[in-house]
Amino acid sequence: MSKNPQIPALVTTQPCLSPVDIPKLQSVCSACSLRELCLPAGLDTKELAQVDRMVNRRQPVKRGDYLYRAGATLRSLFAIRTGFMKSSVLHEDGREQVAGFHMMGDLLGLDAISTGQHMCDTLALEDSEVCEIPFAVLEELSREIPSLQQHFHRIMSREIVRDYGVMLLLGSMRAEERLAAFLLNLSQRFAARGYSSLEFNLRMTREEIGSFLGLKLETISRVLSHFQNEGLVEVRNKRIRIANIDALRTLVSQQT
Amino acid sequence: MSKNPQIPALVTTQPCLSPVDIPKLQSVCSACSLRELCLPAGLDTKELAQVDRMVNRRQPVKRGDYLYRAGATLRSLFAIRTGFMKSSVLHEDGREQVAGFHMMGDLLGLDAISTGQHMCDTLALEDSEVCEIPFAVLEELSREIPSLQQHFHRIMSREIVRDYGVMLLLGSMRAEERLAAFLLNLSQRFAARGYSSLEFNLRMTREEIGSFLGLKLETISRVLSHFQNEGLVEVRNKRIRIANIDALRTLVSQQT
DNA sequence: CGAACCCTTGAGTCGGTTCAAAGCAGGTGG
DNA sequence: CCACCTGCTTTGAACCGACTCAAGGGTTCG
Repeated sequence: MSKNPQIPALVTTQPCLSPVDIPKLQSVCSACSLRELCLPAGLDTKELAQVDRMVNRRQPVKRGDYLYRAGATLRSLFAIRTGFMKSSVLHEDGREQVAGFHMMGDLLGLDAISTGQHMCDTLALEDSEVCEIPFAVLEELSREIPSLQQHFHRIMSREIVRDYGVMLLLGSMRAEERLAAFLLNLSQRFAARGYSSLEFNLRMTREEIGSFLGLKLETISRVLSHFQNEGLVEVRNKRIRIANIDALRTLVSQQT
Repeated sequence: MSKNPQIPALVTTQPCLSPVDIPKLQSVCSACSLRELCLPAGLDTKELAQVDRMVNRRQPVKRGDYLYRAGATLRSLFAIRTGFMKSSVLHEDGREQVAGFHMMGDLLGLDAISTGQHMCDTLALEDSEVCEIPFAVLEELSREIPSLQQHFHRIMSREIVRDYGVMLLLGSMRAEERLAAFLLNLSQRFAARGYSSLEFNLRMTREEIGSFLGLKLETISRVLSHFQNEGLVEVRNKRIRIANIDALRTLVSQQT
């Protein structure tokens, strides 16, 4: 993985492609399997067509490339079509905090609406494809289509709720609980996308998990080993199988 | 302070008052000193009048009362007119995590848009007044007034950015850094509202600060004493004076 | 004026970090 | 196709920052 931090953001440094400039691919929103997870959830056929016209589809982002960097001007939001990404905020002194991991259907860039500049780095952890949604057009369209407006608000609010959950995790859970909650969250998100909820690949390193959970990579490794010894999971490198999901759930809601 | 957790939410259990039912008070948005911090920032006179018609002003919330409880149906957002509040998320096992403290001009209830139900408890830490903004009307009006729409989006995004900052704090700062960052944040917010940035009252208890910062109340007390011994602050009960703001700033951006 | 709540401080403990070393996997170039 | 090399992971031992438990004093508000 080329993790050179000098690499400029792939997409935001280019001007936003105009929808008419690029050939339409078959994967329009109306035919997209992620539709009900993504921005156009709940729209009717005519509204979907309007959204289709707005979206620049299937922009590739290579593993190790940034979708955008902190400080870049907001032009578009991005929906992940395929792949896996992480967002992280940088402290002035260089410390990095992973703020979230993203997968298909997730809408990225919401942090940039506040100031018009992205406030975090978002990096592809595997080769990915994103749909680009010019933000100005989205605002315009959501004035015309109430159900689009409503769903966009819900998505922003959902991100706030997710953040509260992360605060709870970081502020009041112990290492084992944090990791259990993390695995259950991944499990549930894979399930919602039609993948196995009990066996999947961790796309991120132990260090990235640790950064997200406020722990060191050695702690992640130790707790995973411990879970394995207890028969809660089977770990083999990045591959993980949840062997006893109920025990994990008990761990999370356990009294300290 | 009556902290009886059985008390139902003050406002959300009542039906939303219709704007025509209540007499208009003088404190319309157009005359409100918080206008530029609050929802109607950047609107012109005519747009302000439209917003004025939507808002139910000056609903009192007594110290110790809940503005809303987790699980309550979303009817309205609330803007704090005067006072001070905290929001907290509850873990199933009873652990509480304070997710934020709110003061005049802050817009509350954004977490509830996601599911239509509030996801946290919000409680007044001192006698307060809020302006009630029926959410359905806000969505409608923000379709008509682009600059209102834009500003509402910015406010939601700003909350997401704030949350990322809290994650950074909880995930990668040590106790002293967390408390320094907390004090600087309060200082900056008071300054933005025209109050002293160097001397103010902590409206919350040490325990609530601790919950927010992922620390125990004893740690808060110890670190405050330590800051005082170092000449960074002067503490006398809830009253705090920042004696060396540069030293606090250095602390926050310090290499570990 | 009393009672409940809040705050401070000390001593001992512990969960997670730090530092260190070794093993492993996957990708690259010869 | 194999060997190397780099980055990732595991595990151990020692350490330390924050927690726990406990006691005492202070403040606030009904």
